Amino acid sequence: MEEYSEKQLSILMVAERLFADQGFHGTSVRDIAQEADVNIAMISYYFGSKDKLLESIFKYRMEASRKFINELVENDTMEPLEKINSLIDRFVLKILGEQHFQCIMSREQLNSQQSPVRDLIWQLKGEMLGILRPIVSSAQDAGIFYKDVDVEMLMTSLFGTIHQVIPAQHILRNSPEAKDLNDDEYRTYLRNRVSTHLKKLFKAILTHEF
Amino acid sequence: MEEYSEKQLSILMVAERLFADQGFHGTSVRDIAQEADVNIAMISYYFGSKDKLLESIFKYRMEASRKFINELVENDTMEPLEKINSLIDRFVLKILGEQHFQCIMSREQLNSQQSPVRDLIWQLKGEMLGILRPIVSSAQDAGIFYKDVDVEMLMTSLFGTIHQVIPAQHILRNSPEAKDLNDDEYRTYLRNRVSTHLKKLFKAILTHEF
DNA sequence: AGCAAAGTTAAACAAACGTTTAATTTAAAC
DNA sequence: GTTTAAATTAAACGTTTGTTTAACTTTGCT
Repeated sequence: MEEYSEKQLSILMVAERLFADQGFHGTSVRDIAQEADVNIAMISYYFGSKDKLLESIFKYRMEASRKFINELVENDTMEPLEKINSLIDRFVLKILGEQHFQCIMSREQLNSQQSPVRDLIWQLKGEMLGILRPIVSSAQDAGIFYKDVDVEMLMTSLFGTIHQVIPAQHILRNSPEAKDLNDDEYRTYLRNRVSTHLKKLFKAILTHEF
Repeated sequence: MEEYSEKQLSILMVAERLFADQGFHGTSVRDIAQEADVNIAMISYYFGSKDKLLESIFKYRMEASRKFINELVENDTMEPLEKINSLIDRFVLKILGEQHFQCIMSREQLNSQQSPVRDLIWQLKGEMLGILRPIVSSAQDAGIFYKDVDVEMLMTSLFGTIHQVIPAQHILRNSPEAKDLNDDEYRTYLRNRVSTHLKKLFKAILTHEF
């Protein structure tokens, strides 16, 4: 995997933020060059093209995501519900920590025509499902979890909820409970609120008797 | 509210589809004109500009959405959980029935700079919350629903799950259970699967004792 | 028929787009 | 110090963008 110089990283990060805020086609390479304080030509020089720049962002973040997923649950002494809770905590922490990239992912997965970027997204979701499913099924077999639960849909709710929280933050920020918090406090407040909700959701549907 | 001629409606629907598939900035007015089989100038002539065209799509769909929301639960003889289930059923039916528009909404709500379009989105979500919250609180007061549930986050999960299902369809379509269905059968299969999951989710978290 | 408004068209518009060029500066190697 | 490659720049490239123009056709009304 390639390593990036400080200048290249600066371009990547600026591009990530602008793509997240205004969309890929809504951001010009001139915008990126200006905010990153580099010459326009440097973008093509380093990354080849605007499309390849987006791909580079994905490769950069996806490598970390894949590593993250594979480290998600290695502790086998935990109870199934503890595993789920730990998974949710770390998942929320991760996604809310890279909101710009997640924003781009949300956008890109909506594109109808398939692209290398879209393939990467679904591949990652598949790997995530590969982590969650065995935890649930083994607990189901042991009679700890409720049998009749749609694991794929449950993971859809997991992704969907967090991805829905990201654009909702501008609203939540002004709610009476969060108004007086500073930025750092707000981040922990939000993280905790989302985590708590998701853990309840998972515990309820996984252990509830219908 | 304005009424549209057949030709204007054709432009609106084509634009909606293309904006959903390729994004607003990813779609040119020439693309729209060509697919709708009209002259490029007609778009400016009818709608003023490309931006106003997007706004027109939103006004067109949002009017229907607002009416839909206000009709969501009028039957007061239903049990709280029945109300919720009815709400979920109709909500899923509605959203999966206008996927192109929902796709655009998903995209637009991610934009950082505020716009008339973004304001409309959050206004609608607020109205939706205004329907859901009293149902839950009154049932909580009656001791039917579990007290300690975050209604806003629950609605976030509702929106998030369905919005996450939309781009996931290309994948789900090829799953072993759905592969042999025709398009109509698949639609009902999907609608049912999402509805069932969400009803379970809501029932579990609303009535579960922690 | 005659007239005014609405509808429709091909062509042109300037601006912005992503990318490339060619010249110049910086850095590294011998 | 000379040489070679990498980095950096301003300018220009050809497209494509959204929008407008001006001429033309159709429609509806009296």
